[in-house]
Amino acid sequence: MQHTSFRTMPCPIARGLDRVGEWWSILILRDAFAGMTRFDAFQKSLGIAPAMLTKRLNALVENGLLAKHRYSDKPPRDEYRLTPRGEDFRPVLIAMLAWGNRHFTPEGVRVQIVDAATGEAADPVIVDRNTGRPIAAPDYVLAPGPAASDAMRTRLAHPSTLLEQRA
Amino acid sequence: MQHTSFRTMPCPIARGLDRVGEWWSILILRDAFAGMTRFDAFQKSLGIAPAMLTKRLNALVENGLLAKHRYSDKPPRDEYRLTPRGEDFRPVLIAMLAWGNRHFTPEGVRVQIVDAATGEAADPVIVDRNTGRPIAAPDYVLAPGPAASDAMRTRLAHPSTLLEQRA
DNA sequence: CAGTATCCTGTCCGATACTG
DNA sequence: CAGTATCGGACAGGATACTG
Repeated sequence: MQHTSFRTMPCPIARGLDRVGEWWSILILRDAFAGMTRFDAFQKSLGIAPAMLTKRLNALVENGLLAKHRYSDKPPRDEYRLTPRGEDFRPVLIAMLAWGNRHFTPEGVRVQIVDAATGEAADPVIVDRNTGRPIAAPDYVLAPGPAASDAMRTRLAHPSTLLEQRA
Repeated sequence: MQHTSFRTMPCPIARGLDRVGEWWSILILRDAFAGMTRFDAFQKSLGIAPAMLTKRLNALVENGLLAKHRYSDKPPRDEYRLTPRGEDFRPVLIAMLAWGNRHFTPEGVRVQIVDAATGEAADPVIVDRNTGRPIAAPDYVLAPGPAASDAMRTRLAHPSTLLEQRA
C-alpha cells in the first residue's frame, strides 16, 4: 500500500486527512470556494492532467465534499458543487491561507480575505465560540472526548510517553 | 516530476501545502503539538517506517516548522521542537480536528479541544479579529492583496472565467 | 465542453535489517 | 534511543492523444 489508511484511526485529523490529503484535493476545494464548478475551469486553473482531475473530483464526490449536478441534458453535462460537508471545510482553508500569508509571501500578500461590506482585510483567528477567547496554548488543550477509548485517555494524559497510537 | 511544485504559485494555500502536503507531515505536527519531541515517540505513535520518518522530519526542519535541539552530547541526541512557524500552524490543525469531528466520527467524539481552566469542550470557530464576526460566506470573500498581479486581480474579480492560474 | 485511454516516471511509503 | 541502508510495490501525477 502506498500509505496506511487513516480512515479507521481514532484521530479526527487523520480521518479528515484521509479525505483531502492528496496534493490536488485542497487546491480543487479552494477553487470550488472561489466559485468554480466546471471541469474545464478546474483544469485550466490548476494545470492538472485531465485524468488526474477526474480522479480527484470523483474522490471528492465519493467522500461527500462535492456533488455532481446535471445542468444540461443534451449534451449531458455535470457541474461540481460543494456539499454542506464541503462548505464546512472552509475554516480549514481560511486557516491555511492565513498561515501561508504569514509565512510564505515575502513579496507581499497576493490573496486575502476581506470583509465584503467594508472591503477591509480580515485577520482570521480561531476562537472558542463559547468564550470568544482565541484557542491557543496553554488556555486550551487536547482532551479525550465521550467516545474515547481507555488507551486514548491514558495517551492524552501522558503525551510524552505515547506508545500505541493505533490502540 | 511527481507533482508540480506549489512553492512558486501566487496562492498562499498552495505555498503552505508545499510544506506540509505529504501524508505524514500533518500527523507529525499533530503529535508535536501533543508534546512529542523524540524520534522514537513519533515512530511508535505513527507506526511509520523509520526511514520515512527521518525524511518527513528533515523536511519539516528544512521548511522551518521544527527545529532540532541537542539535549545530550554523549551520546549525541536531538529532539524536535516546534518553531514559531510550526506553532503558528496550530489553527489549521484545530480547524481540521473540528471538521473531522463534525463529519467523520459516527461513534462519537474521541479527541477534542477543551478549555484548560474549566474542562469544558471548546467549539472552534474562525472569526475576524477586527470585527469578531465569523468568517463565512457571503460576509467575507477572497480578494486581491497589495502584492497581487493584474492577472490575479481579474481572476478574483471573475472567478467563473478563471483561465490562467499560473499567471 | 467534459471527459477517457495510454504510457511513463518519480517517489511516497512499507518492510526489514543493521549501527553507534 | 535515534537513526541509516536497502529493497520492492503501489500509485500520484505528467504528457499526449482521442471522443461524443
